[in-house]
Amino acid sequence: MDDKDKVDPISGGFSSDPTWTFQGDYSFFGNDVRESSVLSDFGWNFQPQSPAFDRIDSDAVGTSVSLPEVGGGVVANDLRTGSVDEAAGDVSMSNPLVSSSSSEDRVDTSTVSGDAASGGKPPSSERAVKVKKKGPKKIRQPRFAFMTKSEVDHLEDGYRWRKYGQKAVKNSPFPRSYYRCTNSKCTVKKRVERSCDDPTIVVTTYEGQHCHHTVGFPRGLISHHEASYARQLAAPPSLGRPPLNNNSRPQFLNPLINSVRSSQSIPQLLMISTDHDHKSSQGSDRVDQGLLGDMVPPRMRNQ
DNA sequence: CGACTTTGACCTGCGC
DNA sequence: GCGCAGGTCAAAGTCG
Repeated sequence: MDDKDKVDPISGGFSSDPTWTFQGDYSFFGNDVRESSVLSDFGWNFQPQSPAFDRIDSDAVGTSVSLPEVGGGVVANDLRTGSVDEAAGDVSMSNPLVSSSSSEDRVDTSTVSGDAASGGKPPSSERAVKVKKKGPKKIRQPRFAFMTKSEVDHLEDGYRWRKYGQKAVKNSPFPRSYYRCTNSKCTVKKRVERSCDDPTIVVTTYEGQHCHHTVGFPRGLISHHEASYARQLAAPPSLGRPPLNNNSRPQFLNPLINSVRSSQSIPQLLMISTDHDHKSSQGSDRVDQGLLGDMVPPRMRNQ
């Protein structure tokens, strides 16, 4: 596909902002580039026939992103596999409008004391006598990742984060940091690590969606970029997706948008990717890829 | 003193 | 069942 067809992922091609660079393939599935190009840019596609898709889309008003399939052979990610537990028969979304389970709910709350942020882990004094309960299978919230070229590990995104862990990553000289939103009612987490291939690239993975406003940015200030983006994330009705209403926007993009707004040294967005089926990604090279391997298909990384 | 970071220990899932 | 690696907890330390 020609480079001229590449579209700014935020503005849909209506901005000349040079700081946005999306690297990847582009395959459009709609005639109206303005309405569909972003979805295509990210390899997202719709599968209206999927019950899981219908459920997520209809329940999580204004929150769901398309469920990525191998559209145009670009990104083979799938939010469903990260958020749907077949055994439990539930769909996990953290939208405050939606009653849902979450990754924090993976432990049977009827048997565990402690706050939600503890993940149900008992106090250390109780660990030794902990009786292992067979709860429902772990449910992971929808995740998305983006790569930015930045000297700063932890990009300001308008939310406040508390670091709760750091781990060395196998085959990577750079540690992975774990952050949790400081809002006690918010279960959003993010992981940050540098690419071992290119240390200048920061890979940030968000899990869940904020149930509150940003700290630094009044909610009402929606730029034309976001408005444009929101329009683009609304699928053509012909594909079975209800359009986003005027007041909704893709919340999963807020951190990214805010990051760009607030960063003094503007990071360069390299790529966005949504969650995908881990089972399908556990190839032999997965171990070497860290968050990249977790979230970003190898094909796109080499763009 | 509260908020936040650091860091070792522990828990859990998965592959072999 | 075992070992490994990722993820999380929580006490201790740091900072404003």
